[in-house]
Amino acid sequence: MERSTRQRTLIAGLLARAERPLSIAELLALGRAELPGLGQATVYRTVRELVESGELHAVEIPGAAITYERAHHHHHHFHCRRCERVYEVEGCPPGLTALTPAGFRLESHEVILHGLCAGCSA
Amino acid sequence: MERSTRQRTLIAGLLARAERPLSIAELLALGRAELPGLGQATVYRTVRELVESGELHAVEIPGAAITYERAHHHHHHFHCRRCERVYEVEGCPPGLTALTPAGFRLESHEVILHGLCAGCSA
DNA sequence: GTGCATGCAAAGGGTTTGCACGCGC
DNA sequence: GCGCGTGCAAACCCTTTGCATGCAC
Repeated sequence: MERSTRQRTLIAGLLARAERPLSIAELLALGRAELPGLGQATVYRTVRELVESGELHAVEIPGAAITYERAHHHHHHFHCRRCERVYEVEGCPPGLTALTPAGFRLESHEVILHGLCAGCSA
Repeated sequence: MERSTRQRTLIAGLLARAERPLSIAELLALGRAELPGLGQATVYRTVRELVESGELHAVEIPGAAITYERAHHHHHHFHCRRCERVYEVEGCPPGLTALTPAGFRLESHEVILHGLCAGCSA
């Protein structure tokens, strides 16, 4: 059974409200705004536990800091090379099974799109 | 103009011969076997320069160490969760443009497949 | 009262940087 | 002879860990 402390609730709440994935540093800064004295170890520990419990999902874009988002439906990401923002992308490309070599068992996949977002390509 | 020193040639050669992407630690170990006294800073510096010059490509699989491979044709990767090996996958899934939100400009993409390779699924 | 999450600070691992040496042209 | 790449070691993140405190039950 999970204990629900003030810090844990705060961190989970920050990510629930966030409109984009947040990094550890952002969580720490935002968290301290509401709970001064919040320790960084607590943020690291809490995030790790939430990831392991499946409540959070790590977003690891090569070249960008690792961020975390609430695990909800399956989706992918679009990374804007100009503003660096990460957008959620709905849906999956078809034909992934066709890429899988013979004899391999495909269990999951990730797709990362790179380019310019609407604002930055204008 | 690129200078071609012994160390640089050695590192590029190791990756040219490798049948799978290599990590910095592996490059250092393999390199020292042929050139004792090879410094790790040299490996880091050389790999970074080769990546920037486009000769190498970083393979960043979440949860695995970053490895490097020679940049050749466009391809994707299959990561076996049991033996941890990374395999090259030929071809791209169709329909990536359809995933891209309206107004966004898609420039490149990455696909990472996870599962079990032929050996590990047997 | 007891136990466990917390905060602080130190340790740890991987990567980068500073600098004097010395190889290669 | 000169310059730049190199090796060593220290510096630098970012993350984890140890431990004493104190809140929550």
